[in-house]
Amino acid sequence: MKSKREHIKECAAHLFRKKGYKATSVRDIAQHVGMEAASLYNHIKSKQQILSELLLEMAHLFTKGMEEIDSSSYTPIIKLEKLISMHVKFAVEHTDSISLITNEWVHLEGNTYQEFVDLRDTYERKFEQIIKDCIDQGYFAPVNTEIALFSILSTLRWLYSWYTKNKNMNPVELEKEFIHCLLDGLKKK
Amino acid sequence: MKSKREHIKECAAHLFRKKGYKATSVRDIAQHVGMEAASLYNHIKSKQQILSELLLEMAHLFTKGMEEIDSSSYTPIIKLEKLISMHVKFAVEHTDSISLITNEWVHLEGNTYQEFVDLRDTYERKFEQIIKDCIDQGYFAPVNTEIALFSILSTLRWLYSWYTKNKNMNPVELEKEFIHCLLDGLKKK
DNA sequence: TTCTCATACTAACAATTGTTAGTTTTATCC
DNA sequence: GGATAAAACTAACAATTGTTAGTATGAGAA
Repeated sequence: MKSKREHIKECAAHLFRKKGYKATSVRDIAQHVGMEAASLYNHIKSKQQILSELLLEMAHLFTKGMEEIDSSSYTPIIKLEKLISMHVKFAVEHTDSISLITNEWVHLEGNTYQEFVDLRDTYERKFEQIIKDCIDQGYFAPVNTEIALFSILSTLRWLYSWYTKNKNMNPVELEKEFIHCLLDGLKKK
Repeated sequence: MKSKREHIKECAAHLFRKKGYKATSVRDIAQHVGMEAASLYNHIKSKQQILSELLLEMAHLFTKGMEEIDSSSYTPIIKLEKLISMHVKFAVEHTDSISLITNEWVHLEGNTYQEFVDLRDTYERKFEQIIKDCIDQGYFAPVNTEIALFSILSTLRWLYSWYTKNKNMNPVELEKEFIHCLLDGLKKK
């Protein structure tokens, strides 16, 4: 059974995504939950707390996933495929919260802001290292790793928005196409 | 000589980018311009007007660029390269305004919202057609064009953020690497 | 100088914001 | 049934929001 607190967070995530954190009022959230604004405060500490929990939960999901994949003994190219697969999975399962990662983290305050940024930086650095490994071990051409990383990540970060428009698409099929597009490239060999 | 109105719009663009439209107050903008909030209204009609002008100007720039490239007689693959080149150019020249295209268009109101969305949709459809042409004429493998489009566009849309961190990079070099990354793919042939 | 007009200012407005205090309702357990 | 506690409510708060009205300032034209 879903707790009321959970329900509030889900409603908030949905609104934060649609209108942005700042444009979403506490009364907006309350209305969608089905109660008065003041009543929310029996379940949460502040509006800011909702945002920070949503964001840090997602950040930790990604961090955990990265650690599992990175510490495995797969080849770097299989690791990349598993990372892409993870992003597709999260985009499908947590469409609302995941959108906040791209857009709304700027509205985090205090320690939470730093914590989030640190988690993200660590994640990106590990991702980049895997790309470097692909080059070193001869799987990839010697591209600029920063640009390759950036190109892959920005595509993956916007997956959720694209998936929203194309819910009919099978996630497994989606994943295959993405891996192909991002790694093999478009041109004929 | 830059008009004061221009200066206000530039300051606003910068703040909208950093904190978001909703989180940027008119008093914020005024302070950065160097006047009182009320004085802004001698130059602009409303805060919303600033946003809509910034966004529509960029949208029309892209539309115009697309029309020129699309109506040319280049091969579709050269057209793609020219489009990428245009995105790089705009990201370098209009780093602030261009960021609003990705994030802040949701805060447009009334007609302007529709107008913006229509311009963007038309742009995307033309972009997709060029990718289709690449496939039809045998330059590209028969990938899912929607996914290819999405992958290219989300990378290009986030170019500005990446460029901000890497201002030292030569735009021409940047462009080459991007074209290579996006079209040729990462894997060795 | 004097008139004019663009542009700056101060002061205030109504609306909305996140949040708190205090009170009533609802459900649970003895 | 009566006690207890969680969770809803009403009402209000101080702060901030975009914007307007009315006024002062200062440069250029007459």
